[in-house]
Amino acid sequence: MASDGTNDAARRILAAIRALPAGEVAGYGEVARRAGLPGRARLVARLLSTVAEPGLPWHRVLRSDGRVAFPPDSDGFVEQCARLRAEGVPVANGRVRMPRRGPSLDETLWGPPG
DNA sequence: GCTTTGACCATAT
DNA sequence: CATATGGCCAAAG
Repeated sequence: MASDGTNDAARRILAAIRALPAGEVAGYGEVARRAGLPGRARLVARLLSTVAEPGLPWHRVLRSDGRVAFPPDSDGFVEQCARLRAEGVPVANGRVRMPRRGPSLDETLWGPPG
């Protein structure tokens, strides 16, 4: 069987996005990570941009910052925002509540004087 | 085969 | 919180 690495990777990414439960969101890097492709965040974006898989909850995929990956004046932006709200995801000004990344150990240990 | 582009990410200012 | 910079990878010209 001709298992193409790139094609196989795309398949895993799509599977990871499909595994996203309604009401939850994840960043491109997060999706790539779950797909077993750490550091391929851009690949996930390209996949959604080039390939439009039907039934794929692409609207649950956001940036790491929790912001929509589309420009505020793009149709995709409005579309994603509306879909997220329809699933119970509070979207404000194109931003979604995302858990902050843990602070650096240096900041945690040497940051606050103690 | 090099250059450009892209629904990105992390860090620093 | 916004902007700027460097890095990363893969597809198209």
